[in-house]
Amino acid sequence: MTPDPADAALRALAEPRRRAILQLVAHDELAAGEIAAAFEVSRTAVSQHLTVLKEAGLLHERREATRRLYRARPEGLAQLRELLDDLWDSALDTARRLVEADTTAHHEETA
Amino acid sequence: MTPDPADAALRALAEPRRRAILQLVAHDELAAGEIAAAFEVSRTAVSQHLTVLKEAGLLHERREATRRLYRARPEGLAQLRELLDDLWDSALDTARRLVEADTTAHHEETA
DNA sequence: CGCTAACGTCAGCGACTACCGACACACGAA
DNA sequence: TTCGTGTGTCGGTAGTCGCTGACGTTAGCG
Repeated sequence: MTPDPADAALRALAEPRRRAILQLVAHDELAAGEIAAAFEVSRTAVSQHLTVLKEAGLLHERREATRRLYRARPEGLAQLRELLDDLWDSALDTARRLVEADTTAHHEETA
Repeated sequence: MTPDPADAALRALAEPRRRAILQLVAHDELAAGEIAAAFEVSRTAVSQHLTVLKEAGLLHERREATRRLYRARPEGLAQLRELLDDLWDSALDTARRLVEADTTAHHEETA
């Protein structure tokens, strides 16, 4: 098990095709075959992408007879939002602090 | 040029080492050598990571003599927050809608 | 039971990537 | 100018990843 749960999710989202799949199932619940039909790659490739997304916690799978219905999992996306928000907050604070320090330095120069 | 500006940023964040670097420069402005010293890989590897992060718009570079000072760029992270927020909203709406439809179906069954 | 449909899984291949050591370049001090 | 310091860049290598065709599996129908 990876100690960082966000790692798998970020690696999953790094792939453009997987982002497209996720957007597809964010609006509707779709079967594997329907998802595969939306792309020009083999059904195998799509199936593997679905596996990656599911293991990253970004997808919810529901079986209905031989079909497997997928939809995006909001909880999986939530943790990524947190990670980004924290990073963003820190970066913003640091940026502001540095700008202020620079301004102060200028004032001392001219003083 | 890639039509999707978030692609480079997401691919950059997919690498654990780059996330660690970003967290480092999110709190302080650091020189390339200082960043490299914080990890056990070669200075070369870190330099390449910095290039990737910079080209993804996640890093701000400032030159001071021979040194290059880096810090996280909030604007670069902001666009990723938007992308995630949109995905999250859609996924949440869809999830709620499906649950409601399921509940309604049960009511009709028992009606 | 045999047959079909809907999927996942496996083995292999080409492309990409994180890493390293060696080298090149820019800047400041003596 | 010569030397040392701080960094980016290049060539090469081992490992990873996305893709494909072939095969295995499960559920429903005749």
